[in-house]
Amino acid sequence: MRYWLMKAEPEELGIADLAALPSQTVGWYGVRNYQARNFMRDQMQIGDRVLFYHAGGKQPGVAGIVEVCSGAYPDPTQFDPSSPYYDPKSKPEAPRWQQVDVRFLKQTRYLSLNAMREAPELEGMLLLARGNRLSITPVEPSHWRAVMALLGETA
DNA sequence: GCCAACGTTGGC
DNA sequence: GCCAACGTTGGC
Repeated sequence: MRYWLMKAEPEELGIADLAALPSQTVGWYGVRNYQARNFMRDQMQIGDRVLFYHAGGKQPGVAGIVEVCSGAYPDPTQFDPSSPYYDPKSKPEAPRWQQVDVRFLKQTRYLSLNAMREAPELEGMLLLARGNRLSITPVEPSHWRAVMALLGETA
C-alpha cells in the first residue's frame, strides 16, 4: 500500500462535501498534469491512503484522510464542452486524462501548511519542496506516520 | 491580486 | 530538439 497527498480546492470539493455525499465517494476529476496523471494510472492501487489537502484558501493544509477505491479510468470532464476541464484535443477513442475514485475515511484536525513546514520530521516531504505545484504527490511512509502523529491519529 | 516557479505549446 | 512565449498553480 502506498501513501499520497491530493490537493483539492475546498470551494469546489472540501472534505466536508465529500463526507456529505451519499456514497462518500467521488471521482477525482480535473487532473490536467501528466505527472499527476501518471501517478494515478501507474502507481495508485485500491486501498492506498491519501491525505486530503485543502489548497488555494487562506489557510492551506491537510483536512482529512481518504482512500483510493478504484483503478484509473477516463475522466469524463475532458469530453464535456461545458466543463472548465474540457480538453478539445482529447478524443474518446484515445483519452488523455484519467481519474481514480476516492472514498471518505475521516475528517481530521486541521493541519496547516505552516505547521507542516515547522515540523522537522516532515523535512523532505514533496509537498513542502520549493516550487512544488503537483496536485498529487507520493508521501513517504515515515512522513505519513509523522503526519498521523501531528493529527493525533493512531492509525 | 501579485508573482515565482513550473509546465506546455508551437515555430523554426 | 531548442527555446521563447504563454498559461497555470497556489502561497502569500
